[in-house]
Amino acid sequence: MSTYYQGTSEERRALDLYIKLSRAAESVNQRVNRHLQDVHLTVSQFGVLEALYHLGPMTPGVLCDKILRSTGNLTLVIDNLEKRRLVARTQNPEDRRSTIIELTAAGKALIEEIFPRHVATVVQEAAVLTAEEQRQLAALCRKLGLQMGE
Amino acid sequence: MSTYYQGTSEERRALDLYIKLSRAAESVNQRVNRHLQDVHLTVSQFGVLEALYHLGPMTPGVLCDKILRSTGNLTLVIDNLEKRRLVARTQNPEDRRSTIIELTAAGKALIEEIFPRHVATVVQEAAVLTAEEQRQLAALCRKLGLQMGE
DNA sequence: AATTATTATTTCGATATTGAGTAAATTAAC
DNA sequence: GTTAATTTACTCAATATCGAAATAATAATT
Repeated sequence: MSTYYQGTSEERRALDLYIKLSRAAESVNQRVNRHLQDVHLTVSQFGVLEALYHLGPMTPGVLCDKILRSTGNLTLVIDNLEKRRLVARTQNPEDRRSTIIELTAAGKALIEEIFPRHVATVVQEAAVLTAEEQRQLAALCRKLGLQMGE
Repeated sequence: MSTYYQGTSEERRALDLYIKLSRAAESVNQRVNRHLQDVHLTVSQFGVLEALYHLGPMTPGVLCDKILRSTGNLTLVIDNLEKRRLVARTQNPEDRRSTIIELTAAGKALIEEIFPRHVATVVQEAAVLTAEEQRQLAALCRKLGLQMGE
């Protein structure tokens, strides 16, 4: 994370990229997710609601890939959403190992209420960049993120 | 987070950027920080050691800004590092409210051992991009991250 | 058909993180 | 100079997260 590291120019360039990427993501995320406090949702909970809303019902395993949390944690996230009757677990008739998570009416109503706010903040954040810069940044991020993990 | 959202093109572009940025940062971070398990360091602990190593002794408050964690959490992070004798708290003679955190010899040895590994992974991650792309991405991230909070 | 391997989810213990509140020291205002 | 406001770090309770083990169902192999 350092601009103080004396390495090769390749190393300094990579480190500089890494720190700037991490910082940008962290600070943007912080600002974008701030409004979730108002409705007492964690980032993970919002991620689950949003995925279910836009992609339809799915199993915990798939949700896991979407929100990048451990499966153990996801169980709790779903538990808490279920307690608030925002999602429901239903049996998967085709495979009794897995359950299918779906939005309740209340869950749908909540995500429909807060998603516009989410979009507005994201748009506002992106607005420091031109449209072309936004596309460029997205494309570069994609390339970087796709790298095979081990 | 969705490519399924039907909004204006501005909204879709911003959302696409946001999800790709978050994903890239998260997946790169995961790969980069994986090796910390070997030495039983958390990401926060590594961040503290690294900041102290490259920037010198500093107060918890400053460290807080560096590693983007709450001050409450930082106290624990420092506690745990102190228990392992990797850092030490010393009195700040100029302000008795604050302490100054510094690396011990063991802490310095540890960060010197693992930092090269860190650099190597970061370089490897960055290598999917050309040098010019890396500079571009870093510059765009910087612009995005600097946005005033609130 | 029985055994083995794989997959999906949950359980559980250990740890990290936050956020609110506290205490102490410093600074600013009057 | 005394009071008020701010700053700094710590404490503590509540919660989130991970990772490994447990459980259960399905798929593959023989």
